[in-house]
Amino acid sequence: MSSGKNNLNTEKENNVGKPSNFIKYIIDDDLKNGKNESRVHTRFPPEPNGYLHIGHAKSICLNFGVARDYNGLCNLRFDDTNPVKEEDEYVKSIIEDVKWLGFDWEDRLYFASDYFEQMYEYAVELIRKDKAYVDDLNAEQIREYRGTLTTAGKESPYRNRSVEESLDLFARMRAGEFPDGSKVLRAKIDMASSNMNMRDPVMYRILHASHHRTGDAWSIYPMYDWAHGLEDSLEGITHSICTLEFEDHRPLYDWFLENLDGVHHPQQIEFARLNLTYTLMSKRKLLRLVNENYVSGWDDPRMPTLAGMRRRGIPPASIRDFADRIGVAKADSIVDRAMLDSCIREDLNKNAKRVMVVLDPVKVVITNYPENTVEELTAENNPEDENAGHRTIPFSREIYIEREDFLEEAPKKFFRMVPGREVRLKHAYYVTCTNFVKNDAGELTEIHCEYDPATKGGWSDDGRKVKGTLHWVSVPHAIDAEVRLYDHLFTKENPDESRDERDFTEFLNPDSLVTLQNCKAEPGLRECTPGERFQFLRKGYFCSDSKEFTSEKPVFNRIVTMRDAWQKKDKK
RNA sequence: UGGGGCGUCGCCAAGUUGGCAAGGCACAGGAUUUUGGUUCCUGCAUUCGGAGGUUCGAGUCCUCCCGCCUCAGCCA
Repeated sequence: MSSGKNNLNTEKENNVGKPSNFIKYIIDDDLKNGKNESRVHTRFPPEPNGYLHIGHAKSICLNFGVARDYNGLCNLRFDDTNPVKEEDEYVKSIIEDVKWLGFDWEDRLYFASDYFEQMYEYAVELIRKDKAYVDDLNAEQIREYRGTLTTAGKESPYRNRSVEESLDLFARMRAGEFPDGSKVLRAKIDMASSNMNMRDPVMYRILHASHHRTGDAWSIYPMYDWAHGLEDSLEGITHSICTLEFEDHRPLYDWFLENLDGVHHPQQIEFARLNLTYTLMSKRKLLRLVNENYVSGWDDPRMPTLAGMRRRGIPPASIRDFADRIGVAKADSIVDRAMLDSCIREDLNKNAKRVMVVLDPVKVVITNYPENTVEELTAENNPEDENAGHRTIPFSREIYIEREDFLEEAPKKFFRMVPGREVRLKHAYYVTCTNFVKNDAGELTEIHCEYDPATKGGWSDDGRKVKGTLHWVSVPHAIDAEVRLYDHLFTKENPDESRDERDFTEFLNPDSLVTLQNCKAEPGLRECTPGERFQFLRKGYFCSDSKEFTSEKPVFNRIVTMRDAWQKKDKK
């Protein structure tokens, strides 16, 4: 695998002529008008309260991609304004994930908590301008006073207290004089606004909680709406890209920045978040999958988390490619998982070394092959990459082939092993089945074949038609491996859709993980490193498990199957 | 029922002075192939949520209607 940086450069060059999106039109326009001194500066602002998933990857690729395309900058900023939900463990995993995806924020790693003091001063400025006030209403009362979607709210009885009093109260809130929930600082806007966000939104709440970075220095913490625009402003962000549900917050984002003196005012732009078929993106539901042990953890290879996808073996470049292909727009959508799979296959077809592994083995004896003889055959590592080189694999009188590659009686289009029919053993010889053995239960236990010594390497010049080619592993040389076959986590395209009252866990796919213990792999695989990706010839793309693989006990994860025209036909 | 958004092929998605519907995925045929893989051809929206209107000409402009998403945390 090549480094992320090189991939990025290649992508940049290929970017010429790529489809545009509405955000780029906005930026082009701003640049044309000389807005922001012609700078482009974005940011990816995760809250460190959970693991990143492929939906975040879309946002990361968008923000860093826009910066790259316009020779701008993109910051990584943790939006850590809520101490009770955030943990340091998450900042570590997020940093790891963004790096793994291939992006670099250089020295621009920021934390909202670094701006707490500045934010406090800005809040004081608003109070002085009589645009914010301390409210003594409790949470329930505030909700009642807020009104509903169709009816206006009422003003708090504390709304018109003096600037001096609010100033004093706010300072004492900070000093920790009041219990949690007893007071808040609110912006003084319009309790009758048709936009609920403008009905005197809360700017600060009292929280006697220890923060992962500021410890116990603060007993008040800023709310998202107040904090986010300030963070963007302080960092000189030009385009603050977020998801659709913040569209209603934009007037408030703008209001705060307009009512502060001499601050930089970034432009908020909203786009539709990613949804993918057969999986979920909600943090809350993913957390349930982990907590209720439906999966083995945040990095379970079936999870849409970046940690899970990394463990599964999905190349980061294929995720970037995916992000480019799905585009950016404002329409709600749910992308077909097949689109991601296609990106993964395209990458792996080019980059994954081919090896032979028999997942469901049955023994074949080549009756006319000499006993106690081993031949070292040459095999190319990747027909799509000349530089991948060749390797040598042992061949002997007894080999394993895939159980499903043999049929006693063949249907019309089946061109694998059938009694009396000649097939090719990849890289080895042509063989013809002469006999087979079954046990009392009627299960196939052994196949007998004869080989043609003149076809070494798997080829003859006489124009013989050999339609079927099988993968195989030499019995005395085979190593045992555990292979985990992964499939969709859910059986339903949109498990989130709650048509009836059914819980999404009811749509969990019982076959999302099938573990095979008795797989036979070519001996070279013992030496592979954890996290290495391969194509198991004819079976799919696999990755040695980054946590559990050892040469004593090799474990492989299936990343994605091969495209399979035969199986497809079968289903019809 | 108030506000904000969105509706172009099965799924994404281009369409930016109104000028004759990109591309990808999926799907279907065919060719090549020591992976039923790859690659390569070919096909796949007389039509843009619907109805009217303006115009020589409309996915793009106007009007009305329909559908979907979203907002009433001291979460982000």
